[in-house]
Amino acid sequence: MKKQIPTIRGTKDILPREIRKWQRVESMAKKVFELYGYREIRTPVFEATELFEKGTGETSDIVIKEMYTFKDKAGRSLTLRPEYTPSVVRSIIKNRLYLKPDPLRFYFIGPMFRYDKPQKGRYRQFHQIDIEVFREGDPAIDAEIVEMADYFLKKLRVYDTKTLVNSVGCKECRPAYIKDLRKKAEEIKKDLCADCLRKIKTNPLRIFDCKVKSCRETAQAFPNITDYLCQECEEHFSKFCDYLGLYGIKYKVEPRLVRGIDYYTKTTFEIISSKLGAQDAILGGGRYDDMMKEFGGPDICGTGFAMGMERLISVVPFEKEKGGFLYLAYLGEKAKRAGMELVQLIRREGMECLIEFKKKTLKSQMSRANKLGATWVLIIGDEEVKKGKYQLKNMQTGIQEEKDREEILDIIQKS
RNA sequence: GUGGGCGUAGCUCAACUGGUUAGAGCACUGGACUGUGGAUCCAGAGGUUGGGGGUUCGAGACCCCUCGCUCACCCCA
Repeated sequence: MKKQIPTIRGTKDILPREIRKWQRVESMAKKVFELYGYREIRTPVFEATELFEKGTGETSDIVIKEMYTFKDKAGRSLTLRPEYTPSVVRSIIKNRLYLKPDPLRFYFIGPMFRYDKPQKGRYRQFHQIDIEVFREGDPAIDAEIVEMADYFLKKLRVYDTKTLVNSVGCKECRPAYIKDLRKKAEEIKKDLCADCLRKIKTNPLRIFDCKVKSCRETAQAFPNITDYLCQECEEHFSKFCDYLGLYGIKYKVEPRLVRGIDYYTKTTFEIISSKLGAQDAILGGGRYDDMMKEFGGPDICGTGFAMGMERLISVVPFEKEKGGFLYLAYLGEKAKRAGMELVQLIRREGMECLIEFKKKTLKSQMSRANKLGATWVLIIGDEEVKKGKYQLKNMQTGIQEEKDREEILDIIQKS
């Protein structure tokens, strides 16, 4: 074999056998989300780098080291989107969607790019299904999107999941928490790495997920955000939990949930699967009340979640659905011409039909039809062409009968 | 980004402590069977052992580099 051109690290092909699963998941997503009033939106794969620096957050791992950033020929700094939320926010502002009567509920399916170290359930190009709702500040909507995710997973027969929830406060209550974190961190400064010493000033929350294990252990003693929530956040969180109960969703409060993205306010949540191993989050999301305003748009709150397609698909059970199809076997040039015409007709009737243009014995054509799982084989040779009647064989029963064109089309329509 | 494991035919895997021409099963192609699938038997094709360098009389195996996969940590979807 000649030197092969490899795929790029962290990317992969999705082959025809697998694509059925993707199509099923995607169509189910569309069906379910539209039931809840969501509509599809598509935004560009690349955006101005600034969008993610401001949106995703300058202190997030994603922005610091995981973005595919490059300059175009005009020298602009562009980035392949590492997540979707900032793009929708940008799109809403640009298109003034908040002035239209339509609900601000969107879903989106597409590839994302992060320069991470690849492993199972983590790729450099991966796919997400996102949903976002805007201008709904009531905790009921937070509960509703969790309920929608839960329903969607159940429709796909994914049952072994856990729902984790938390509140990360807002710009009212978080400063006091950050301040206390800084104080705590200063006290034990000598136990922290150089990187964390910097984080004390920039974003002490990031100490929780330092690469150095001893820092993380030290941080165990730090206070939890849940003890610092202002009255509004406290109330929002308890109502959120209450509504989850109303929907019959079981959940667990996880005080350290979702620290890696800067923009979350109040509600955060995650749905995990025990089948996934280390990368166990099927979906994650939460509320982000300040992003729109910070991008120069109106003061409109937002909430939503993102689902990892690769992870989801790996836990969705699939039965091999196979629709019937007909394989046309022919012998000789005349039969081939008759076969080509018949195949055209059969396809017009809506049945999948395969004729392969290789010099093959009848035996090998039959064998191939069998291997491909054909429901019917239509056999044409000189005899059949002369008579205008063809051999139609049912591969399941093995029964073969002589049929003319009309009879064949009739049978196909019925099956 | 840190640490462990692994790369041999399309797939799953063999090949002893370094020793002839790198094997098997499945899959593929053909035949036994002149126009009839699944079973059986026979044959064929398929490899620069991921790539590069080194040690050696001799490397699939040992050493170094590199690429990729994988698992854990961490992060996230």
